[in-house]
Amino acid sequence: MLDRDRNGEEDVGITSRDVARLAGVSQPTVSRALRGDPRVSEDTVRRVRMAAEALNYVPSEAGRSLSTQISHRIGVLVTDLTNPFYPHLVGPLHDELEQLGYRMMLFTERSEATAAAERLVDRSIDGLVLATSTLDSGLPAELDRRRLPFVYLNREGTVPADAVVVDNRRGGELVAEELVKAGHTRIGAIFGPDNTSTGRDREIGFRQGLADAGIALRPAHVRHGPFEFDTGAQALAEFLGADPAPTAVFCGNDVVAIGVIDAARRLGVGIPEQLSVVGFDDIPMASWASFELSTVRHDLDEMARTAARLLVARVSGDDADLHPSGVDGNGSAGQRRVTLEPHFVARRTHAEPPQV
Amino acid sequence: MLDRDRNGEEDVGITSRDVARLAGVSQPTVSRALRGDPRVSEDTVRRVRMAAEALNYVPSEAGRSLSTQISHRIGVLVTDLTNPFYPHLVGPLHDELEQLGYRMMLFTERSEATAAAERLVDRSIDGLVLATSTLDSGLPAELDRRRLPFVYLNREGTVPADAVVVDNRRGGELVAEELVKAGHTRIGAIFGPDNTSTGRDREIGFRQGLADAGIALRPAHVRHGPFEFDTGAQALAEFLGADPAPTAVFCGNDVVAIGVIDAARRLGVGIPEQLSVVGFDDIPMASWASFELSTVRHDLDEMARTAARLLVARVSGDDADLHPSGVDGNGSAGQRRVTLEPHFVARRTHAEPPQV
DNA sequence: ATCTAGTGTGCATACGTATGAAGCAATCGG
DNA sequence: CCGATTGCTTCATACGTATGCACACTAGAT
Repeated sequence: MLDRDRNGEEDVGITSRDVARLAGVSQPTVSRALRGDPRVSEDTVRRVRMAAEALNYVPSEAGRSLSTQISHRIGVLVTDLTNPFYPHLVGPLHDELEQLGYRMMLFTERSEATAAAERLVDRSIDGLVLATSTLDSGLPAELDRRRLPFVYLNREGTVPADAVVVDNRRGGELVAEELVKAGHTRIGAIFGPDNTSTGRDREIGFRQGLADAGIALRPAHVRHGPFEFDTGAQALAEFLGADPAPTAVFCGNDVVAIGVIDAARRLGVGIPEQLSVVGFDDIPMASWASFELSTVRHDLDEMARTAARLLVARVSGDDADLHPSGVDGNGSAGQRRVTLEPHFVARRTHAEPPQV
Repeated sequence: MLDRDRNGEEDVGITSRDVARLAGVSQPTVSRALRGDPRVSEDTVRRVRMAAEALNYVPSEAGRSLSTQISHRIGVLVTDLTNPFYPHLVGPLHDELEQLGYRMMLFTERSEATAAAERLVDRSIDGLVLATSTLDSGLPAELDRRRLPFVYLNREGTVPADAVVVDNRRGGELVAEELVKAGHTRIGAIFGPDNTSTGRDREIGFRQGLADAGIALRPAHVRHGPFEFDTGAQALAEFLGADPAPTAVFCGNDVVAIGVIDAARRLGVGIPEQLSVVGFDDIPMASWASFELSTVRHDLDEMARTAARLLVARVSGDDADLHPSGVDGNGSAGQRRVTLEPHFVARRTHAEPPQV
């Protein structure tokens, strides 16, 4: 028996009316007193507080939501939780949202698009973080029509909205520069999906960076695929069959790169002696001794938290504290776009090309 | 301009009254028609459906929740999302809950215990999945007092409730048997926290299994710590300083084991030549070529999904479909307890002890 | 003593949906 | 031809909180 209620009664279904009765005031006064309305006298506040405490009163979120039309819930839409990348967005998102007084509802896009959209616009969330990839769906347009505020996180779409992204083109360039500097000429790439801004921009930047050095990607050394472990594992096998094989591979993100490294380990391919591998994101796993992945770092945690702040500011109509470091100077009433700077991180998966 | 509404009006704030007006019926009739109440005539249903479609009506979840006292939301409480273990619970949980018509709210226990508890019992969720470790907190008791149904997932607590767990003792025994069979006598262990049933039971089983072979764990070869990567990394360093050092280490779960392997790689310790390492859970990462971790497998996916089903059955008062394979025969009205069978999976991180 | 300003509380009602009960019309049996 | 039954719909209201407005009461000014 842990600390039971002294009188053995249950604290279930206690409403503000019960508190009001006990405190000898009206229900609205309870509401005001507990919400800190300055018009309520100190004495009354004290009585109400005591009554609420005695009854173990917790305001009903449903009642509050219906009355205020504010749910204090934010949805987060991701592609696939078991992909090692997403937790590093979802974790910080959760923490920042909680700190801002919002709860997090989690959705994955696996569900039928139409049915899922229904559930998103039933006013049970105040806003939505889009961290998913399939932005070519009609979802953003639908959200726009329903006036449900949303923010792009690590992605961008055609429908205008707040967005927090890395400078993916610059990141791609950085990798190209490093590989060229190391002396590679036969370079391959495993880009992300075409229908993601992330995949597309990294590709553009990478190709541009190579072009600046007079290098072109051979089609046989290029793959596209989802940002998954298996994408990397499979692409490596295919590259090894190419003649000539590439001496370096740029991967759409770290998860893909780790898929490559893992497959290389299985196939006995020495990294970086036989093949240089570079990722993108610098998730914690990239720095494990097992991988020591050279990659492009950006502040994932800050990116997620910024997205949360942008969205909450928009949802709450409070545009004051919208200026974390890195915000574009675009202070207009329109969309905000935060771009984080990428940095190359040299670890142990890239080196000079093998001497033939 | 994607498909705009033909008349340019917005579908925001449409209520059942608007639908009723357009369909020429009363608001309650709209509610009944859309919910499939058999008392509504076919003709009326058709008219209401058309009106709802024309207005792009989506019922307000807040209104529905308030009226029915059912939120169709289930909370999931985890310790830390960025721990590679949890996504493998949260992912399947989300999918199963969605399939059952429930939405998922995600909470982490990082927040202040008291404040967090408040948010859990404000009737904004119908039930809670406890996948977190600190069950010695007062939370389960508080949930009990508030009559908020919950289920233990991969954990058990003192407050009676539905639970889905692996047979952790048996799992610990299995590992002990394997290590003994391989010829190890100087065996170490990195157990989970004392205040988790998971950590405790695996320890009990492991010690029992060793005792059956007449082997005891030396205190210098034993560590306890959270189920995290760093726990394993740090413990390995300490074990290497012991004299004699253990020739095999059982880890509280795979994440810890991978921490050990990673640290071994950094320190140049050969696995399994110099040290055997065994984990627990068989998360997908364990089978990566980079680790090839010998471990104890159980069906994580099924475990999570079963927890979701148990909880939803209890929440919805529907105890019918409560019999997935593996359920204990305990068909009484009390708590249900599902125990999954563990199996040893031999990969490449365990072998005979090194010849001295 | 009367009027004004200010302070604190209660009243009425909104928010959107669901549901028991009552009403109404049509059909049926006697 | 009337009462009973059935089928469909509306009425009234509940759910729990928040808030505009009216009202009561106190204190200070004239």
